[in-house]
Amino acid sequence: MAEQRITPRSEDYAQWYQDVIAGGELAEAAGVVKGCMVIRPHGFAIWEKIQADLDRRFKETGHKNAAFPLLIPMSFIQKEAEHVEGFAPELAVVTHAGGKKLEEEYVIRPTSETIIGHFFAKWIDSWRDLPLLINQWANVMRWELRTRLFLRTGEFYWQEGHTAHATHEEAKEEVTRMLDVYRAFCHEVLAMPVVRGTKTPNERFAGALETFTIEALMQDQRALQSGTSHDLGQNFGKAFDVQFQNKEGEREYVWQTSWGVSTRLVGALIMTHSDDDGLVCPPLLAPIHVVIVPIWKQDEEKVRVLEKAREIAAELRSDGLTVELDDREELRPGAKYFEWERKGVPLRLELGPRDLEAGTVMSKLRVSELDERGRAKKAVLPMEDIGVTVGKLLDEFQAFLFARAQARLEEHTVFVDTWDDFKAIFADGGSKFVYAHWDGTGETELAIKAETKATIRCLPYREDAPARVFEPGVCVKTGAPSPQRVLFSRNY
RNA sequence: CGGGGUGUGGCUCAGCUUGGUAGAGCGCUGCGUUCGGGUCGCAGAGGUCGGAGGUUCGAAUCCUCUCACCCCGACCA
Repeated sequence: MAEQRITPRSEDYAQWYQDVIAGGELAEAAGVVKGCMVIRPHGFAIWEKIQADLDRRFKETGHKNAAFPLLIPMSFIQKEAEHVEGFAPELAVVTHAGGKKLEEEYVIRPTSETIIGHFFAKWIDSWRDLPLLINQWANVMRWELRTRLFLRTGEFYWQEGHTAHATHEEAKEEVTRMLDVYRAFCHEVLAMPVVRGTKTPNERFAGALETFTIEALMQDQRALQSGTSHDLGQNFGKAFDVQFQNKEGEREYVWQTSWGVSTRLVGALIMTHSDDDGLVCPPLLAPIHVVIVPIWKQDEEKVRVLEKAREIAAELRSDGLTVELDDREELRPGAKYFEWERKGVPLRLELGPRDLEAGTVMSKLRVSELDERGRAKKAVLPMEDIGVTVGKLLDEFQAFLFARAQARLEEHTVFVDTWDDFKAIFADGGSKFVYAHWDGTGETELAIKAETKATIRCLPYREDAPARVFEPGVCVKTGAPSPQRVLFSRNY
């Protein structure tokens, strides 16, 4: 497949995104409240698969689901100084209810640390109550100045984990454990490689001691922060008086964590794999795995073809696959091909009279090579053991998508040592994953951002970055000494 | 909040400079035809031209005001 076919029309990102997604199958801008989105059934099915997989992983790591209020008293938000400052500009506030002006205003939750802190204080008395490991699936609202469908919407769906621990050590283990859960999910299911790392103080969650992140590279080479995990220290414990008695009978503040991923992951999926023909969905997240398009001319052929097609569908379904048999009479096969490709169905099977004679079925993966005439290359599969063959194809496709994304990440990751080179990469809206030295000051970080729009995405994990990253050098902007390189990029 | 742009059938848009009472493609409905990469034909439904005011015999078109949305920037997951 030619490279330009898998590259979004990046000079007009919005147009491409709207064509493929908003005008497509997944979502549309709602317009009721600026930046809110309506997720169409096909898109929501993908989100449900994300939810189900993550939820299983959370439960395997000992977490329980719970639900907390949508409305948070303004005073709660104000209890943690940095938290107020960080979130105040983007709060939606409820001022009236029951026909009267409220004595105390409520905010629609932008995140739930405060109200969960309030309840943790009631629930936790003893070291025996710890650790307390809670997760919430919910929608939240942040009044962003600028929204982008899926990537930054006013209202979004997410999960937020909130845990309380007896020691800082244990809390820190939780923070990195859940970051690793996110990474595993992204690699195994989303087929999207990520770089783990820590945020600079400027980029840290409001109220956290340390923020860990997974950063992904989109096809237009901008970064997407795809999940975060925060070490909250005792900040919220102190703000909400969450204390417990330890084994020695002393009262201590708990050590808390929080971590979340959102419907932004659907955006990540789109921006990582999809092309100008529509959605490309890894089989593990595809609402429909296989579509069978039957082909016939005469009624007699139709009967035979459909019978065999139903047989194949049944066999594949018995293997746990979701199969759509598109027997609509009013559309020609070609029209059906385009429709299902746009929806991102990973595998298509075509079955016609010629196949019945030969005992074969024609197949095409969503992303395939082109033949000499510029048409999608198809493969002829034997009818026998079709379930096994299809299973193998889908596994290979899942692996292919990850490998392709991984190769792209490596291809667009560069080391930069001079300020001119650095500026050149980010000029005219350009971007890459850039490893460069930084003097460690917030002033330099902000100056770089002001001049190039590039931000420090993270200080990467050793395991997730080339060894050269961890050699000392001098800051690309100021020339001051730097112990290691950090990851720069433009981000969404 | 700054800078740009756009509002015309469900969608994408033309028409506006040079006023004469609204069009195309797609989609939708019906009938026939076709069916291995977006069939073709015929018939049909669907629009107070974002809103208000003004100029004029006459306004989608000119003028004033206003509203909404989009893009770029500032804020941010």
